[in-house]
Amino acid sequence: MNLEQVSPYLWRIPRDAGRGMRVPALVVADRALLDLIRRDASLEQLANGATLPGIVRAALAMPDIHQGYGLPVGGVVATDAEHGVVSPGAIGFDINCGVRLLATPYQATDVGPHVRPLVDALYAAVPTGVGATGGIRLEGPELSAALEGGARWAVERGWGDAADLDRLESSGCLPGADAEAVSPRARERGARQVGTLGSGNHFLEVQVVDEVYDEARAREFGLSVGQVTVMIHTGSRGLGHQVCTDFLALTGQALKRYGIHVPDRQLACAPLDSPEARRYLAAMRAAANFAFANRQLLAHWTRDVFRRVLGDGALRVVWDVAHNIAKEEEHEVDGRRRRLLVHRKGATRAFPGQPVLVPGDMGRYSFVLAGTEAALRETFGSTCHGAGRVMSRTAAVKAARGRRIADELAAGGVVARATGRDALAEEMPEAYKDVQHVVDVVHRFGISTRVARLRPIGVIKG
DNA sequence: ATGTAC
Repeated sequence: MNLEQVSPYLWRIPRDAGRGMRVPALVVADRALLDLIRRDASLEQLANGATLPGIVRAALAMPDIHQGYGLPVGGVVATDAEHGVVSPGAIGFDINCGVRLLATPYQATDVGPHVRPLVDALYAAVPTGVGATGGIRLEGPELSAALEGGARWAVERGWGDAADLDRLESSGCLPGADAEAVSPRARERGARQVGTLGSGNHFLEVQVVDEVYDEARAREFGLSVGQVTVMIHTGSRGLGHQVCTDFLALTGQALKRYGIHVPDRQLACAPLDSPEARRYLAAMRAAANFAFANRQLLAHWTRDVFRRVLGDGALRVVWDVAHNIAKEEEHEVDGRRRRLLVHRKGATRAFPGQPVLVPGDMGRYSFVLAGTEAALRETFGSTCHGAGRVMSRTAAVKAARGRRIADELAAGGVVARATGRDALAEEMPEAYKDVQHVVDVVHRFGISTRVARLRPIGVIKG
């Protein structure tokens, strides 16, 4: 792939009309990360993203980019809200996979002796693993209410406080969701999965703030060194997966009808003024709300567990972000305000001052950042979402053979429990890039700034 | 990510 260096942290794939690119592609990275990025097909996938009709300015990649389905994970594609398209593959299977951070009133020294009981109680309270059910069963109209109400639906039924909603991206409810657009099959898959963690990179972690980079911002977010936090990483489970599957098929069939050519069927899309696009967006928003409700329930049960194990201290929501979503937003492009549909697939919204939550791996760190004006100029108000893998799941399992990852984590001060036989091996720290490196790049490039670093002490996985 | 093959 032909790459030009634009600045120390920005690289360009020039527009190539021969391969159908309508705009160039831009990659935020340093040389070392770029070497890792070039090992998979993510840059070809990014160039494919630049062919989407109505794409504005450039197809963008964050430094944690890696190969995905259609568009790479870590990709940001903005299309014109009137003349552009929506592409389910540019959002991902796990619609509104995202992260919520809770701040506790406890210090590491308060929690230290209680980490094992805390992790055991969290593991008992939160259903984990692929296919996990047993949160709450939602029938007919009640499931529809959750799909259209998101976190607000959960709060109205007593799972959390109204004040939580002020601390969630989009207040935990995307308008324009329509439960009728979600297929019966997707509903069936979701009916018993609200209030479950799932598997893969999803986790619930007890952490300690081990470094603060920006005192003023940390204080504003309610974070200080030594404080215990809880991070919840999960999404829309089988329901969102089925919504993506359904609409990949539908948009795939519609390509010919609308005269759209994409270089990869996995980038199937539909014009924003088409019935297919309207229906997908209504279903995507419903799946996103399901994920917001899911994180609200897990936060509520986390509070129950902390109350039982540690006492009455209140757990406050710091923030909740979506990592896989498309949002209609207004941005300035070439000096003109334009309404765009911003697809973020493994990327975090980073509007000025907004908290950004970046999970790393379970042995090292996660980060809290703040969004910036530079992000609005450079990346449609977006930044990275995580570390990104360096090892495939199978490679990680192979590398972990004969080792006891739980013991290794314990030796590093992390109590871990997981459901799947290979869950800890697949997710072991060395299977991931160093999130600190990724965060350094977005900080130096300026699209978000470091606020605090969080070190895990307890983790539950699927 | 995912009832890891409807």
